[in-house]
Amino acid sequence: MQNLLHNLNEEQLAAVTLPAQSALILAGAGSGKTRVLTTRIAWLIQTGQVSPSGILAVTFTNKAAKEMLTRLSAMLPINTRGMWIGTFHGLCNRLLRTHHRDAALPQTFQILDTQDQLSAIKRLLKAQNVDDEKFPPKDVMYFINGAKDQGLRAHDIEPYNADERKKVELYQLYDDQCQREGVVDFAELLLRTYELLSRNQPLREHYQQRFQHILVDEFQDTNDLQYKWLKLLSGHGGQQGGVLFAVGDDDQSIYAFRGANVGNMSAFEREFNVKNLIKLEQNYRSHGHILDAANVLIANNSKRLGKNLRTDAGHGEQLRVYEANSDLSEASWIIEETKNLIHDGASRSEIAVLYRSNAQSRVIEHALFSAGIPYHVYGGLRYFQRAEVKHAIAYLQLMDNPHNDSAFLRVVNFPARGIGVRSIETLQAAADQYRVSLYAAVPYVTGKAGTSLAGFVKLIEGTRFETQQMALPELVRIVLEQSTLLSHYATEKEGADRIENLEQMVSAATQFLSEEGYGQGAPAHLGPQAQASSGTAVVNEDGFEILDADAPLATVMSPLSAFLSHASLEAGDNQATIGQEAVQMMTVHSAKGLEFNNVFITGLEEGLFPHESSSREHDGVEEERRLMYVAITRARQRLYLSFAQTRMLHGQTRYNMKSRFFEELPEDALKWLTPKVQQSWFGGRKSAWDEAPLVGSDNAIAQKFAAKAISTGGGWRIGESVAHAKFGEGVIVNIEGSGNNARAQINFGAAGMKVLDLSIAKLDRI
DNA sequence: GTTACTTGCTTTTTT
DNA sequence: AGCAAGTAAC
Repeated sequence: MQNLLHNLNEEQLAAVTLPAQSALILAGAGSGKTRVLTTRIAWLIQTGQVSPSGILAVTFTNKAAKEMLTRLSAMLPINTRGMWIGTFHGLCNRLLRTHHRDAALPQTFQILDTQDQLSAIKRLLKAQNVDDEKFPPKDVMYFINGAKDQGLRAHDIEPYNADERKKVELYQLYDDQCQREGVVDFAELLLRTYELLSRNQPLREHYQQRFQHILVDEFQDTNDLQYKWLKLLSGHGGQQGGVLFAVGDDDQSIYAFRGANVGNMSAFEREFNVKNLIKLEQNYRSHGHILDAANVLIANNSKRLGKNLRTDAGHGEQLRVYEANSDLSEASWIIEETKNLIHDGASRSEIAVLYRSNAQSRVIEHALFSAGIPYHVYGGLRYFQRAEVKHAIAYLQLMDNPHNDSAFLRVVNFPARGIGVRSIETLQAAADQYRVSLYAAVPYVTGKAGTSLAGFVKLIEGTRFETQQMALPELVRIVLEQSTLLSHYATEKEGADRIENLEQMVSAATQFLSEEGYGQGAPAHLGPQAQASSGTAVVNEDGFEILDADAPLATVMSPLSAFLSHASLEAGDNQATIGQEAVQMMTVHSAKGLEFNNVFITGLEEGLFPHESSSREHDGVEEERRLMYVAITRARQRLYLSFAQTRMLHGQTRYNMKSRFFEELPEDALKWLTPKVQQSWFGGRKSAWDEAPLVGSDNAIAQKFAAKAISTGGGWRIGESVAHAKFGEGVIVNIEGSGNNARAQINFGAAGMKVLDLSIAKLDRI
């Protein structure tokens, strides 16, 4: 016990040992948030206030859940495997498998990832003859997910115009389609569970009684539905239910774009009448200047619960600011500094290069590669998202549930077996007519198409029969062979990597079995009924028998179903990890939760960071500022900030002003490596081209541009404001050509972007 | 049915 | 620029 609470500071100790009442912990960056959360759980168990089964701990990512489990098993001598610690989606999956009948789902329901969902929607739009110009599949998907994230079904939405009415209609049809196919998307996992528990009183009461303590990580990232879900389970408004312990940081809320609602924090405080609000403001990560910068910057946001980080560490070094002429010279500067850091003994994995958007990584990657510095880029394609792996998964899905039309369509003609668009159309028509799945409609198709389709069905049936008694890894191997995926890729010239990935699936299956506590030899298809005795049957006072979703997943899911869930819910690691110690490259978003001794924040330019699209959204800039706050607080010792005057983006050269965030940082925390200039394109000092010589080593590009800009007829310059008789006022965005051929691209705001011939167009300077 | 070319898109990401 | 997806030609 003493051990457990040892080394906690006053605030942390207070949070860990709070009485059993709803509590909100405002945990700043680097303040020991995960530590508090896990110690709280350990303390509750160790003091006998609750048994491990009375705990429900929810996170957003698998990584966070794993981290919590690892730390917990280090603190307590208990088996954490049976504990309810997981992601919202993972926990819902567990509940729905157990209570699939009450939730009106087939036991083998499958989970659509985002890709699958989009293709399901495309299929629906086609079937409904919907103009996908007017209703782009992505928009329809956002609409549906947005509604689900708020806990709304199609019939809950009052459409305010014809377009929305159509979307609502499509939402309903989409849900029908999923139900027919026995599939659920990510948002559906949560919504379905929410509905299950709110409609089924005995079930709800059972879980409300069971979970005496509910702990939520990253509470600022919860969406409306997740908050409702938590309210329901904690029995908010009723006399029974658990205690909600929420940990979060409103300053690190960076997921509003996907439905997260920071407002849930104050709503929670109000609705749960929270008396225990504890702020963890002691930072154990960063040096003083870094923390000052973060504090001063975030103070510019208006909607805050209020929190200021402090540290006992000294000021440390100032933040180093570099202005580059171009994205290329920014990259070469990063290389130089990285080399210096490594030379001075820094470990490569303690150097992180952050950027706002993935498109920015390429130039830096290229530079690192040329310099021979090992690096690792986060955020690439994940293992289970690779095309060949998805194909194999689709075959496995058909083993378990042949009525999954998405899976069927993905592989019915892959590898090619002579089943083309025509055959599929015929099949689709039959399926519509008899209102069955594509698979079930195959017997209705006659002729040549019917023969090839029947051949495919035979392949699936045959493989299913053959693998009946096999263990999962073996089944995977047989499916890879029977599907002819392996032989197909063997004939492709670039197929070697793909084959390797496919073969890796067999070991992934083996590993999965041992991690999830399945017997290695258990038949992959074994139904849960065979093992039902190991589950906990509960009869409550009303005489309802409840199978608690308590026991290992093996009780409620066959190894195959479980493996497929795993593939959807945990897409696997980002690309093969480079063995060597490598420089870490990632977006600011994916850096959340990580920390490094040395951090570069690159591309600090208006339009990039803050991103231009943010100015259009409500509180968009505030979210960008929080993003910057997250970025700054990743650094322990040294922080570099950089921006470039010229940048190639999407095949166009862009000229950005330096980020407004520089003006919001405390001056004495900054050390300008290049002279600080009051740079401004619109008024104030003239453009940077006018200043020669330019700073830095690589100013050739800039000078070229400068020369070009001046040589163009009339001396028009990029960034200059102009007036046109017809289009009104605008800004020159780009100039191409020279002399009589010079043309300018001008942004006229409301009148749009125009390209005008400078020798013809009548423009006035403003 | 397959292949080669054109078009369009491009913020952030997890499940 | 670079990539995915859709379309036209083989």
